[in-house]
Amino acid sequence: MDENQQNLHHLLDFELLNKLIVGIGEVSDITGIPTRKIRYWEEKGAIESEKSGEGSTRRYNYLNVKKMLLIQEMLDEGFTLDAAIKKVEKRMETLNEAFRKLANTMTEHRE
DNA sequence: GTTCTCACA
DNA sequence: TGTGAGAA
Repeated sequence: MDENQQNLHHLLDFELLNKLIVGIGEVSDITGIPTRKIRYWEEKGAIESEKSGEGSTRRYNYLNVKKMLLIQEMLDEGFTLDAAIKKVEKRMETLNEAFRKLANTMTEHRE
């Protein structure tokens, strides 16, 4: 597989990741975080799930899942939930901004 | 399977 | 900071 093929492969992975939307049960299975705790965190403003239009079941994308895992790590390290929420929020904010800039430079330099 | 709420540790 | 139980 040459370099171009690898780049394409990674872009496809990213697309799939962006479209990956799962229910609370699956998130719980993947992360090991009980569904009860996920709802509790949501109640405390840690995460915002997209509620699927018709039904009322919560839907989570990979950023939500990532956020939960980060928060769980912070709690394990002794942070309070509120502190963990704020810290993770800030981390993901700067991360997303950096990648947004990176994406911009990539499109600017294309063609 | 999911939702909520109330009580409890 | 969570959990258990019950009900829809």
